[in-house]
Amino acid sequence: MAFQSPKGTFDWLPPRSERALRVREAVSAPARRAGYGYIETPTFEDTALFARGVGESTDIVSKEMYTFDDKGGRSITLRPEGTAPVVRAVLQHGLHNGRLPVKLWYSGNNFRYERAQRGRYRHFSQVGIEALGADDPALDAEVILLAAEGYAALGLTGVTLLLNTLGCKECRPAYRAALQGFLAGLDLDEPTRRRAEINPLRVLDDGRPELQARLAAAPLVTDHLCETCKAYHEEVRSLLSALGVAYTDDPRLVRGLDYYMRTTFEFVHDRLGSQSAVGGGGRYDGLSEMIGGPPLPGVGWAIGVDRTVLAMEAEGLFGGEDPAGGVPVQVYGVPLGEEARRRMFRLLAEIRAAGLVADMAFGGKGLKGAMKGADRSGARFALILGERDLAAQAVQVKDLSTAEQTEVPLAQVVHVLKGKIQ
RNA sequence: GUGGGCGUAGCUCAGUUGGCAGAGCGCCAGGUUGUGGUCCUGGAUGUCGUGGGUUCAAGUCCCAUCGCUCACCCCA
Repeated sequence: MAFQSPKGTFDWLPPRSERALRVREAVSAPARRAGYGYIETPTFEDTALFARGVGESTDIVSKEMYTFDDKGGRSITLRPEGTAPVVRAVLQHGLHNGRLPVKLWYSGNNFRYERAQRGRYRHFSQVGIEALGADDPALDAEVILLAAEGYAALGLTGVTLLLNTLGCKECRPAYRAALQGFLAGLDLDEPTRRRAEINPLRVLDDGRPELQARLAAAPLVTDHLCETCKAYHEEVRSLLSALGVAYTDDPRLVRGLDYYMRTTFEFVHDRLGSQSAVGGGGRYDGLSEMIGGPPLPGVGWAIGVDRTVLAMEAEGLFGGEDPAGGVPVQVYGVPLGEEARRRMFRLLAEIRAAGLVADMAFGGKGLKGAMKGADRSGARFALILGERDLAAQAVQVKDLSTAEQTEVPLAQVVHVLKGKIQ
């Protein structure tokens, strides 16, 4: 084998690739119905955008970015996440100077240099939404609702919404100090100690059970919120409850990106191997300023397309797909000889123009091989066209499920097929 | 970055104490030169991941390396 996909990457192949398309479609549909416009940003950005936006202390920036110098000597990074680029684009084009909030959705690939395992690869696709320019708990609730609707539309029942707030720049410093004080009393390993200094909140997110046990008595954000944050969070919670969106309060949910404040949430699924998150997001009111823009509040999420497919597979939500992938073929052409092949090619275009899904035998197979192709295509009808039929200006229409075959004039075949297939 | 498991046909995998490279499925051809599926008959396909070592002899043992995979960590 000459080449294979780069380490830690994979290919989506038919028919399974249809599942990824279906997830993208279902997860973006609610946002489109809620006034979110589509945005595409470059697959790569100035490295500094992520370094400053996502945060130097995060794992993403400190060890997982695909960074290189381009031929002009610029430091470029393949995007590891979608929010910072969207905020950059909004600021660059002044979208925040118009009607607020700016509501956008996107769909694309992200890249992180990680050790691959089930549900975690060096490239992964996300669908995401961002709403900028409004500091309103109803917007947080809307954003969360749109994700929940997407999962529900796919039939997922094993997705749990974890909800938390991280406070704001008023109340977080006091909490941070309290937490740091607590962590200083623990005997921590070196990397964790360093994290406790730079971003102590992220220590709470550590997955190791032995550490979690020692964190049992750690101070929680929810006990240190200022009145504004407390009221904001209560409003988000009550709006979600009013909508019937089920959630679990998780005061230790922090998430790995530094720009989050106030509302954070994560959608988790319990059958993804060692991964759990299928989507997540939160409010990032300081991000715009971190990357040199004006104060601009924002809230959004990203849903992992690949992991959502895995979750659906774990729940057995797929089946009955077209074996070749794509839309199931309804009519299959079997031409005999060169002249018939030309005529069949034209006929195929007419059939497709009439709204039917049609394919034909390519590659000069004999009749037997072409019929085999018809069978494997899954088509209900085969159209057999040879010298004799051409002379009679007719085509043989064979119902492959009953083996019943009738001769139909060429001029009427599209009409007849439409009638049979409706 | 750390640790475990695994690399044999297109796919799933056997391969015994080291002794001729295998099966099922799939694919191709024929049975049927204008008719698919089922059936019957035949056929093709291998850098045994790669490189080195031990040995009369290595898919099998040893070393290295690459890849896959699972887990840690982190997250989508």
